[in-house]
Amino acid sequence: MTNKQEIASRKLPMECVLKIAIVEDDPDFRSGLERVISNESKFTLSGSFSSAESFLNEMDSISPDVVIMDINLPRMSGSECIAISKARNPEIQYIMCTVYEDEENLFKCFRVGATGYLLKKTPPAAIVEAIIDVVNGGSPMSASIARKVVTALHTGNKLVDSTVLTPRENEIVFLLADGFRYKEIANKLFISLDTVRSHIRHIYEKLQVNSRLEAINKVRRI
Amino acid sequence: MTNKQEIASRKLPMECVLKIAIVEDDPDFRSGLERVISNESKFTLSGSFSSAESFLNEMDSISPDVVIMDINLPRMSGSECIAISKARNPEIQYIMCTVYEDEENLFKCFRVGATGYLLKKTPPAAIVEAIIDVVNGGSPMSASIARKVVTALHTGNKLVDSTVLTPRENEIVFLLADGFRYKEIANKLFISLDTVRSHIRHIYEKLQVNSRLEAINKVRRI
DNA sequence: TGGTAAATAGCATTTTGATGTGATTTTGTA
DNA sequence: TACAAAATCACATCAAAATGCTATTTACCA
Repeated sequence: MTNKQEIASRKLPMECVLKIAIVEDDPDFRSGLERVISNESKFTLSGSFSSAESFLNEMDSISPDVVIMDINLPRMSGSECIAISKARNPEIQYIMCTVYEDEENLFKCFRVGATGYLLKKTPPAAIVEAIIDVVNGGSPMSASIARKVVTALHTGNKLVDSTVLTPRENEIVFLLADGFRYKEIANKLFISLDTVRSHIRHIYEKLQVNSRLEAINKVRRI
Repeated sequence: MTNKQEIASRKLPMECVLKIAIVEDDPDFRSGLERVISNESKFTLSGSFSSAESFLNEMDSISPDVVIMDINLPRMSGSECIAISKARNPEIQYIMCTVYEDEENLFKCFRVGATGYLLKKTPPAAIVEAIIDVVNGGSPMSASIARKVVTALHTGNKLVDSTVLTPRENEIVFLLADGFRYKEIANKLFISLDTVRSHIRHIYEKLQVNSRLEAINKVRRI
């Protein structure tokens, strides 16, 4: 929760005009964001991009303090973009602004280093608050997002949707996630290598993936 | 972040007067909380306790909607209390209200099923907001708490020692963790397949592993 | 009782990954 | 300037994973 009083009491230093960048491919939404940022005297809009690549090209020269980032961008996704840019400059703070509420996107973004996560329905005033929150050491999240994060901490690192995979398949996914080879899994479960393959084939079909890592990422919450 | 507009738009049903309970051993702070709750027309103070045990004795009869819970209670801690009461009635929502900001307490509370986590310096108005946030599907947290949670999600995936791998190697590890094939990584980074292999070879040497999953598991905490 | 899902297994093929042994270019810095 | 580290690329090889097709035995259930 962004505790407004708390924020108000921690004033930003006078000299600090925050440099904000936007990465958003929808022209309407982007121009809306631009207006919100430009209207705030404590913000400077230092860049507005319609793709991850164009942001990555410019990020070193504009060096923004905070970036408002969409997830669904052409070619390279927002989370991939953060993964790359965070490695290059970990000082920059990223606030996701997206329609996606699913756990996969959510945790992927936080894993790669996003600090905030807002849904696109967030009103302008709250976006401004979120930016201030981030530079003051907070992590602004839409209410439902915060709940998902907390719920994940509660339910832990367990498999999602245990109805999708059979008990045996779940077992094998755990072993896959631990990095065991097919051969090792076969030995552990006292079944043949081909049976392991067969199970994994079914798992991939059900999860609509075609590699071990994709399967794990579908199934691992945090 | 508690998105105020969002909350305002999701009105509570008319018939819903929330039953609130307080578990707090400091008499001054408890009476302060009692006043805050009682002053709100949409809340009913259905119980105020100075120990976990007394709350556990009464919880079934008063069946509160939301409980404001201290951590540092005599004998039984707030987190232990939640662990017990959650098993008995998972419907009840718990908001921690404490001076503790350390990760151990923080994650323990969320693990046992607390939904919100406020610091004691939180002003009354924000406490009222937090209660409404919780029943509307949010997870109110003080700004610094939210940041700690998000940072844990992030550093859970961070390199054990960021000096070990070069920026480029870091980039590639992230992409490996996302499940991209070498070919895809090469395309994304505009380098050749053999260069990707070369980087991964170095990464494996540095991390002392010999598969993608081992490398990822070395690098991911949560 | 007939059908369906799960668990088991085999065989063949193609793709991807891991590893060895080189080399060149760039960049930062002692 | 010369050295070291980082980033780039090539070729080769073997191991492992992914995929396609097929088949048998349980076990449950409508």
